[in-house]
Amino acid sequence: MGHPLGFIGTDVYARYLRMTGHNVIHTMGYDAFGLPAEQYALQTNTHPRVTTERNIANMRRQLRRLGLAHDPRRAVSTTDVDFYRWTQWIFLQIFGSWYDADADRARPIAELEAELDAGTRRPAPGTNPGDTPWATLDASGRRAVLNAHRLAYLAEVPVNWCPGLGTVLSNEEVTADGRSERGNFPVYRRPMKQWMLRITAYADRLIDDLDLLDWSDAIKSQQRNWIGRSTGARVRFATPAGDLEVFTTRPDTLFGATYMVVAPEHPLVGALTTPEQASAVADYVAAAGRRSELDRQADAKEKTGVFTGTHATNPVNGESIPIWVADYVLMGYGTGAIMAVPAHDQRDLDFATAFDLPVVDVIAPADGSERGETAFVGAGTAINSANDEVSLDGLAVDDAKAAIIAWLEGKGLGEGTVQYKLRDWLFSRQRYWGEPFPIVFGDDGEPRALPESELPLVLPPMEDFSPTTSDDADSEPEPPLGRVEGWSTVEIDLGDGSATYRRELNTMPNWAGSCWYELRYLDPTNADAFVDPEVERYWMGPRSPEDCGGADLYVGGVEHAVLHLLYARFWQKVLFDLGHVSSKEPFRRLFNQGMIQAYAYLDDRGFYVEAADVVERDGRYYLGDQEVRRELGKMGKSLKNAVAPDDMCERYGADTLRLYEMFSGPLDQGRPWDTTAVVGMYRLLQRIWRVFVDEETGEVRVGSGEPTDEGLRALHRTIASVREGMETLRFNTSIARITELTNHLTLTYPDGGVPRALAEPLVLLLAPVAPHIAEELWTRLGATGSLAYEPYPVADPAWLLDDTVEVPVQVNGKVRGRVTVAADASKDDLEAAARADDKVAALLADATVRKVIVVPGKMVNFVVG
RNA sequence: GCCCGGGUGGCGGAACGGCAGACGCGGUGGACUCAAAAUCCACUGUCCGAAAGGGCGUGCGGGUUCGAAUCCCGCCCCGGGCACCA
Repeated sequence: MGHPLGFIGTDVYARYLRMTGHNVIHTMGYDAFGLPAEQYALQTNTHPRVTTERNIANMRRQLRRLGLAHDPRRAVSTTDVDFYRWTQWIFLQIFGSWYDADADRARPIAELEAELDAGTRRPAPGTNPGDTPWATLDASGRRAVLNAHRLAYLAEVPVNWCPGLGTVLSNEEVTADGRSERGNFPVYRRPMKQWMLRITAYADRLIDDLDLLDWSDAIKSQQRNWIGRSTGARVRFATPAGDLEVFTTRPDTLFGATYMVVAPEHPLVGALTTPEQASAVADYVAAAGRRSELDRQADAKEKTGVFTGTHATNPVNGESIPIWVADYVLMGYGTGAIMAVPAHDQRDLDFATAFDLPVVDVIAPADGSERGETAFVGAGTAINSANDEVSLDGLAVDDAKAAIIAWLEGKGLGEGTVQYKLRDWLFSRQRYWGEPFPIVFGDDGEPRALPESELPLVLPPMEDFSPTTSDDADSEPEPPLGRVEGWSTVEIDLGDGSATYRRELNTMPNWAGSCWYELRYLDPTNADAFVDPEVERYWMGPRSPEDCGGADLYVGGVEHAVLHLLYARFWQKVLFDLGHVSSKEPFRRLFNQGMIQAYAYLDDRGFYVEAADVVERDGRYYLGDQEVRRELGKMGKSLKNAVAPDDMCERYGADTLRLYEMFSGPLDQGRPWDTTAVVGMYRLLQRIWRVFVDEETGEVRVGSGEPTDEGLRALHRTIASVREGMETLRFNTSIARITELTNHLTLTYPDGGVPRALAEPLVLLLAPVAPHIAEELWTRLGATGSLAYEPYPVADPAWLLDDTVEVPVQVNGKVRGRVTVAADASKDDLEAAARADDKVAALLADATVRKVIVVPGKMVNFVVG
């Protein structure tokens, strides 16, 4: 367990909400399927079921020790059979539906089948390879067409094959330099038939609904960037090998296209290559294939490529332009082919310069400047862009785009379109530790859903669950479940009589369970549904027509920005479309807690030394006599700078640890851990304790006297600020106000006898942050039950107003004096009081007052000149 | 390169456009103690000054305003994400 900053944060907030009369679900679960858990099990040579359960038990103990008031009845684990039967059930919902682009929502596949039967709908493009009419297709052919529509489908596509882990990975699990996020193994792009989830169908809604969410801009923009929506056009260029389609965001520059480029993996490369160029192109394509993503990026600036020998015709002006093969065009985006407009795209200009290709300017900068080494990509006016039928000349970029798209569409040469970077979610893993797919295959090779009655499909026990890994990029995936005796086939009646089917041997990725676990918290023991619809509506349903619904608060790390948080939103939307939930977003408010870092120390060989043994002398750091270098880093074993929460509990108690973590800064900010500063909160608790208890005698020393006005004023002011801090999750300021009140009480009543009317609210104010000591003091004050449901103190507005206020008096904006006046003093009275102040009067004596600004109750400013 | 955050004492951090540095750590001095630890009290942005008092201060440079840490423009630095995405 890392530092429990976020857990403590939600606990404080949940306790506060409970005391302010809210019905609160505060719980947490264990998402323990998948690569992290399985890799750990492999390292320790123990079954993942064992390591998982052991880790969960240890974590429960640590959480309990911190006094985290999670509801244990709702603490689900994604690896429990009772849980993953519903993960499988939801997968079947996804498998059992298709995206109706007209209705812009998912619908049950049976409705598609009915519409196809009725002839009111035709198969979507690309779902019916032979174009055989639906009515004349046989059962297997129809199944294939339906399967191609599903939100969960099998496809032979380029995937991320990671032999080091023995499995394929999703795009989101691969780092920018082409390695696995988990384990840092190399990843290779390779075509393979795998399960995909059609998250791209939701691309627009995933972007647009971000506007409904109370999330940080950082996470929102990460999701927007990842989905990568760009609007533009597809345009078809005629070539001897047939039409070559490109995607461009700048159709307005079509007249400036002077050559084309296809990716080395483009299917038309062979057909486009002339015999004279064949060997050069073949060499280039082979070389590009050998280069990893990393290599390609390393020398991204150096443009390479080969001419195919073939020319295409620019559809707008009939120009014959050469077609090249170059690896700066990626097969994975757009159509894998581009039109190159070197005048207005830097990459194209670099390439054109390297290979001496022509450059034609078609957009004139507004300022009339000349193009130099850099392409002009800014806004301007179209020039040199006219044919017999259409002229863009003189149009601004946006107008030119609209005009040329209209022309292209009229001629059937292209159309306006939207392109996304987001790819469908690769959902199968060749690993053991995950949910088995509730899917079987018939003789025709088409997948079929297992009936709900077959759920849960229990993960069969395995002694040797290890994946088949290698360092060979050309190795083949071998799912471990294939090694389970009697598992790979099953005899079952799926409606056509009993038959033998092959089981799907892949398992789901670790993100599957966490796509919906927040919904299970609501109704954790329901055996008839993943969540009762009414229960879901009560806790997560929208509260107004504009509200997207969802959990009220989700606290988590930023690392899930494009993984868990994207996937979970997708599943929620599918469930919403199918009518299973009333909320279209899973997490209405997301709060990213910061990471607690710690100083780490390196010796002169560059090795980390035990941070706990390092001492500071005169601003330098030493291990014994040896000076060491300090840096700030993530806490952990590798940097030898871990501080275990358990140790802190041992030394100072859980309440001190909770206070320290909440006090040292706002929840969303990372900060260095500072063990020496922990004592501050320990002292605070001691001072509070002494307000209530005589250390010599153990007697309660709270008095029965009446509080003074001053005391009540301090109390109510504290209540107001503490509440504000609680509401805004800025617990650090709440704790500071509690400290001030405590200091006020200890100074005012040095010998004890703090009036009960002040002491009781102090305990209640403290309770959410330091529940253990608060409960103890509450009992000492004579209560018999817990204070967890006591009403949180409410500030009386009457005590928030002072009779008199001290107001700063400025001369030319600089504070020169202070005057004390009645809180409701008028402007004139305030100005008169300010003028009467000795120091101010002296400054005003030999100056001309040009202007006087008086803000009643706030300040006075004399402008003199 | 692009997109997000963020720069305030020795440190963590407070401050509806209105007293910069709350609160805590550390430091200094004191109380308690045979002594230490623990605890408690006082002081603690910086410069000049014996003091009273004054100058300067929120990364840098401009601007708006009676008044800017806060709003605007242009830079610099740090952290995170994306990146040959057409």
